Amino acid sequence: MSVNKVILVGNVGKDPEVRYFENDRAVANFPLATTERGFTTSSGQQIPERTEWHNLAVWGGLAKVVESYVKKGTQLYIEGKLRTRSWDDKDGNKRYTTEVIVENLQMLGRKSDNPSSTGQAANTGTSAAPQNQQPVSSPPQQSPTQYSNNDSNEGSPEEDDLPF
Amino acid sequence: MSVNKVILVGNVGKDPEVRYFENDRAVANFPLATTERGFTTSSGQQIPERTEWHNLAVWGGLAKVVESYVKKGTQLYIEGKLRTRSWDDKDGNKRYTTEVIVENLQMLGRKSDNPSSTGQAANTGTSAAPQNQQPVSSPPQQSPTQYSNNDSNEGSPEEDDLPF
Amino acid sequence: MSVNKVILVGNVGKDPEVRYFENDRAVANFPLATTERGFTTSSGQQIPERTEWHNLAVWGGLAKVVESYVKKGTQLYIEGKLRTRSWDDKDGNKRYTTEVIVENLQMLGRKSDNPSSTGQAANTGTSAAPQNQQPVSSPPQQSPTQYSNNDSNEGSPEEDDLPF
Amino acid sequence: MSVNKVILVGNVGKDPEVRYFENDRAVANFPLATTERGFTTSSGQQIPERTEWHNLAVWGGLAKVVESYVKKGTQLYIEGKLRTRSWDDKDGNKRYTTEVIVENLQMLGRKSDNPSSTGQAANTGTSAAPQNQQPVSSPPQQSPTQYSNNDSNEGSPEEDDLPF
DNA sequence: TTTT
DNA sequence: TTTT
Repeated sequence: MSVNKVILVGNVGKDPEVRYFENDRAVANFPLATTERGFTTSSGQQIPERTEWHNLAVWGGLAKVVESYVKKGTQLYIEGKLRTRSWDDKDGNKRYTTEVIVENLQMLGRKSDNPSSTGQAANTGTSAAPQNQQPVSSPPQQSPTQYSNNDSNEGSPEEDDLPF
Repeated sequence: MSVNKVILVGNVGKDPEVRYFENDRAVANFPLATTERGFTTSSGQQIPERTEWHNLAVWGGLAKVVESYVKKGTQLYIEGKLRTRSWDDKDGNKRYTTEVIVENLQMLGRKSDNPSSTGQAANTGTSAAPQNQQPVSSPPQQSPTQYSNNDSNEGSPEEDDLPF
Repeated sequence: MSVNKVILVGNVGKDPEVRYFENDRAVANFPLATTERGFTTSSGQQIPERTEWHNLAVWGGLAKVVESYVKKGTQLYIEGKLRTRSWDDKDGNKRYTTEVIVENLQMLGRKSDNPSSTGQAANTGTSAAPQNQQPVSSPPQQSPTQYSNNDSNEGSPEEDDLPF
Repeated sequence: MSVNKVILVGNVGKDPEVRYFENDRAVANFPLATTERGFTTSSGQQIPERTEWHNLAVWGGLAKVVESYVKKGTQLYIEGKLRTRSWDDKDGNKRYTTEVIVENLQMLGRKSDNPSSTGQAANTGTSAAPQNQQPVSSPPQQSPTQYSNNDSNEGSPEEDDLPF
């Protein structure tokens, strides 16, 4: 009945904060920046570049990957869903925060950018690609840059356990 | 350098509010609900269904389409980007609101669901479909269910003109 | 290191064919049509509407959902990945077929469009929606319109068991 | 009425071939590899890593960007749509080829990976990010790594002019 | 082969 | 505030 999907490619704004809860459950929180290029409208107006900051929350096993490999400046591809939480501020006002609950995460860039990597060169394959057809290839190995949360119980429910 | 993309399928929570500005520029604002099904975790915990509400903002020509065809209850597919705006509340606190700036919108459901439609019958093409291959077809016309904002100056810049 | 994602909203071209294998493993295959509207280029050229046909393959539990609820004409949202298979034709030429392996599927449209539905009424929640903010809602039950394959062993491996 | 969307992150398999047509219209064609990690099923079966090759076609201004900046090994994010073309082979059989018509393309990786770049460091921002809120930032510079085709007459129509 |  |  519904789809709630976010796809971001951007740079991590600061080192993730990772917190652990009962049952070894973890969350990593960090900001991710996406930047839209500036441009000139048809009417000649100059629109400057604009950076958007997204609050990411990464649960479970993925949080540990984040703890080990993601830091300020890292370029990431993430897939997730939107979640808005509410809380009461010191003045008794209802406040809202929108986060992206990350469900899939990829570290981008060449091997040499990922300290975690073995430094091996980027895969390009060597299979012949006859006349614009799709060869079915079989390649080498890969370093730890792809991760996914499919527990389906990530992110939401236990959030109520959290000291937000 | 960046990707900031949101894809939602959900139901409109109330009739859109459309506002017009100088130069016939328009915005439509309305809430869209997405609902995640409840489930039972592997440890037997019951997780209830959860509805997420998204604030949508639709600019330009798309806003007029929204004005004409979208209303409370309409099922929509939308594609857009995240935008967080800040403002100062009555207590002088900085407040943040996250919206989805809609760039592409599709009305879902059968014709009979869209009051706008003429209820006209359908179908075309008679090409054979041999062994799981993809024939290339060639068809007729279409009614108003697909719309896209590619002005590239939608949504952001003139936001500063707005009485938010 | 990689993302391979397809998102389609379209109509089912014919009733799915479902095949069962050992261990009660199932696949459903069917074509899905997406249609791009025709338009007129800036130079005045008329570009007609164009329909694209996609070969979908749905594995596992999702295949059974397809068997029960999806038929010719059904409007679907699907998420999946691209897969190109090769085979040798009668003339000894290598042939390629590209399919979309479905990982998530949603039936679109109102209840009345889904014969599977119980036609039951709806709605919940009474939370106020102050000034464009996102309330957090709390809900009931759901009918069979959302399904997902997260076995992670869907689609690919056992394909080798198949009589393609 | 329809959505036909592909999102890929992968590595370019060989240097793009760029062809020019009348009116300075260009296409770039090249293969992109995406790789799924291998895994072990719950029943203990070892599923090896698998690489999928996608045929990309990039039209118009984007093709020139590709010509200048994309080469074998480049890591790309692309967004596009599926297109299946048919042709008759030497034995008189109808053959089908599925391509991804690219509509948006991003070069990934650090500046230093993009020969086009000025070698400047990756942006991370320095704005404070109070209590998990979304600061509205104001950013630095950007190099030529984001490009989009929104002519809406890209890719399809003039394809008929082509010597495929 | 769908749907508009 | 939607929808199932």
